[in-house]
Amino acid sequence: MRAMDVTPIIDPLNERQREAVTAPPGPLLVLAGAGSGKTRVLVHRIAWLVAAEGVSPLSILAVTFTNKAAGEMRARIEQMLGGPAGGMWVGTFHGLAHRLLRQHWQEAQLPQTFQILDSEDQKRLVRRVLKSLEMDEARWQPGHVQGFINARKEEGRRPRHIEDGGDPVRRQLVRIYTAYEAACRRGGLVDFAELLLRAHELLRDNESLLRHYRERFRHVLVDEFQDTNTLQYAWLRLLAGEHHRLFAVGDDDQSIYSWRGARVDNLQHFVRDFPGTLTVRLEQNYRSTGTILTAANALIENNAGRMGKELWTDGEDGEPIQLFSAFNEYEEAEFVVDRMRQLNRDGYARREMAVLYRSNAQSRVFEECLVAAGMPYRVYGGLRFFERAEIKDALAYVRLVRNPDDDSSFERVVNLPARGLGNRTLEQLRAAARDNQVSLRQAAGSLLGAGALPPRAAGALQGFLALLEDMAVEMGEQALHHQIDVVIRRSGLMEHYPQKEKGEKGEARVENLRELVSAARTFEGVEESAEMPLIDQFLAHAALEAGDAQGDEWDDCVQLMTLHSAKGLEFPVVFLSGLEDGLFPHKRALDDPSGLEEERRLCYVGMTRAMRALYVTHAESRRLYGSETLTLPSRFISELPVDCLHQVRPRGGLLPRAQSAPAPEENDGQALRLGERVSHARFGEGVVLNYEGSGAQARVQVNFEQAGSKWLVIGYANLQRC
DNA sequence: CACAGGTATGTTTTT
DNA sequence: CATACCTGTG
Repeated sequence: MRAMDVTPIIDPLNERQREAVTAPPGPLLVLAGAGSGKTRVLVHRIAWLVAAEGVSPLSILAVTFTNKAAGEMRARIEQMLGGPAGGMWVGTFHGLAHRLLRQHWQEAQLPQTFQILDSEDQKRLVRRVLKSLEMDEARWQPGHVQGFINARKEEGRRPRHIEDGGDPVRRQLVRIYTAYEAACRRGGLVDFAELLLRAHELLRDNESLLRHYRERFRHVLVDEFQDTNTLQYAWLRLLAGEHHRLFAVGDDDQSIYSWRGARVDNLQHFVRDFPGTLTVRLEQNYRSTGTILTAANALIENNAGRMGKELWTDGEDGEPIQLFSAFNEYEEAEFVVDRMRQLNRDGYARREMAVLYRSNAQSRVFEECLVAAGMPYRVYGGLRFFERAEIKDALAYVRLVRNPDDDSSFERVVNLPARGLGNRTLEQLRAAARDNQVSLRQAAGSLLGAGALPPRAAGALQGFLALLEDMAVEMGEQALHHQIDVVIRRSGLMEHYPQKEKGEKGEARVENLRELVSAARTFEGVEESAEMPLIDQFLAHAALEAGDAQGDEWDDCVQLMTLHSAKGLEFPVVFLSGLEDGLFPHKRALDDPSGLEEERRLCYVGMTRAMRALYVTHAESRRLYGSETLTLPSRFISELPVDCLHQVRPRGGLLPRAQSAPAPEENDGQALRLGERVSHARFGEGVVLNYEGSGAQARVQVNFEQAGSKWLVIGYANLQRC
C-alpha cells in the first residue's frame, strides 16, 4: 500500500484541502463551506492515510448521518484505492452502533434476537405503555412522550438520571419512560436512540472492549459534524480516547437540524475538548456563480456568533438572481413551470432543475401545474418502501416468528387480517401478561391452557398461535425470499388488502408485498455473517434503511423537495419558492432569535444548492389552511444585495391588481383594505393581513410591528388608518 | 368489529 | 383546505 502513487490523491486538491488531507494525525476540524469539496476532503484523507501513511483500513472508522452518504463515501474510497477497502468501518451512527450491539449483545445485555423499532413502531409502543398505565392519551400525547424519551436518551439519560425537580408533569413523564423501557426489555426491542445510547454505554462501561476499539480505530472521521447530537459527540469522544485522532468536517452555517437535537456548539466544543486542534477552513466554492455566493454570504452575515467563513470562487459572476413576485401561489407555480419549460428548451435537462420549498404542503400547487404542463417531475420525501403499512405488517409476522416475545409485532398482526380477536380478548391478554410479567404470546398460551377464554376467542387465538408455528416450520431453513413468501401467503395478507381497499390501492399493496419478496431475493447476495442469520439482517436492514420514497425513478424529471432534503445536493437551476414572512421564515420560528437564525441558514443552504441560475419567488397572497392570507415578502429577500437581484416583473404596492379581495366592513365611513397600514390604541401600528366575517362580527387580522399578528373585531378595535 | 361522521390540527426528517 | 385521528353507532 505504501508504495502507491499519491499524486492522484493530492494533485486535484487546492491548498486548504491539501492541508487538511495531509495533516499529521491529531484532532482536526475542517470548516467546510457549501460546495467547497467537503466529501472530497474526507475521501482523500482516508486514501492518504492508507496510501501515504501506511495506515491499515482496519483502523479506520468513518461516520455519516445517512445511508446514502455512507454508500457514496465507501464507493469513492474504493474507487480511489482501486479495490475494496476491506475491514474499514464506514456507516451511519446508527448502523455502526447496531453493528457493535450485534457483536456484543451479551455485554450490552440484549437478547441475541433483539429487533429495531423505527419511529412509528416506537410511537405505537408508547401508546401501549400509556394504555397500560391507564393514562389519558389526550393529556399525554404519544408524540410528545416519544419526543421526551428520545431527547433524554440523546442526552445520555436513563430514567434514574432524571430529576423531576418537584414538577409533577415531569415526574409522570419519567414514570412513562420507565415503563417504556421495561416494555422494550420484555420484547427485546431497541429504538433508534437506544441503539446509540446502548452502544455508548457498552463502550463506556466495558474497559476491555473500549480498549480494544480504541486500539483498533486509530483514525475516526465524521461527516456533517454540525448535525451531531450530544450523545453522538460523546460517542466520538469516547472512541477517540487518548489518541485524539478525530477528523471532523462540518459547517456551522448549514446547521438546520437543531430541532431534532443537533448541537452546532459541538463545533466549538471540539476545539475546547481537543487541545491543539488544527482548524482548516474551506472557503473556495466550486459549485456556484460569484453572484450567488455574494448574495448567500450577505444573507448569512446577518447571523450572530458564526465561526466565520466567506465563500468565494474564481469562476464567473454569472447571471443575477431573478426575483419574481406573484399574486398568489398559482401564479408563482405557473411562473416556475413556465421558466422550466423555457430552460428545458434551451438545453437544460429536467433533472438539472429543482424547486425548493419550506414545507411539504407547498408541493401540491407545483404538482398540479406540472401535470397540466405535461412535465415529468419527482417529489422527494413521503413514505418509503419499508415504511409502508403492508410491508410493516408482513415484517411483523416475520419478527414474531423470529422472536415470539415481541409484543409490539404481536399486537400489530394478532387480528390482521381480522380473525375475531377483538379488543375484549386482547384486554384479557394484556392483563394476564402484565400480571405475570410475561409476553403476550406467553400469556396467550397460559390463558388457553387454563381454559380462561370464551370458546370463540379461544378458537381464534388457538388458530393464530398455530399459524405462527406453521409458518416457523414452513419457513425452516429455506432461502430468505422463500421465507418471506411463506409469510405473505400463509398470513392471508395477500387476500386481505384487495378485499379491504377496493381498486388500485389494494392492488398496489399486493404489488408491494411481491416487491418485498424480490427485495429479499436481492438481499440474498449479502454475505451471511456468523453473528447474525440472514433473515435477522434483513429485518435490521428494513428498519435502518427504509429505502427510496418513489419507486419509479423517472429518467429525466424536474425535482421537487423541501429545503431540508435539498441539503447536500446541487442543481444547475434552483427555484427557491414561497419566500414570505410567516412561511419562510416560518411563523413558529419568528419569535425567537435562534429560530430565525436557523431559518436563515436554511435559506443559505437553499441558495447554495444552485450552480448557475437561482430564482427566488414569493406570492402576495396565499391560501393557508383554507383561508386566503395576504403575505409580505420574506425578510430574507431584503437581506440580499440589490445589485445581485433582477426583478422579473417589478410591481408597486402590496395589493393584487385584479382580484383584490373584497374590502372589510366600514370603519370611519371608509373600508379598510388589505395591506393597509393601521394603528391601534394599545398595539401600535401594523398592516392589515386578512379579514373574515361581515357586519358586527367582521374581524381583521393585523400584523402589528410590536405586538405581532392579532385578530380584532372591527366594531370594537377602533382602528385608525395611517 | 367495521365504518361513518365529527373534530382538532396544521414546519422541517433521518435513523 | 386536507388530513389524521377519535368516538359513537349499526
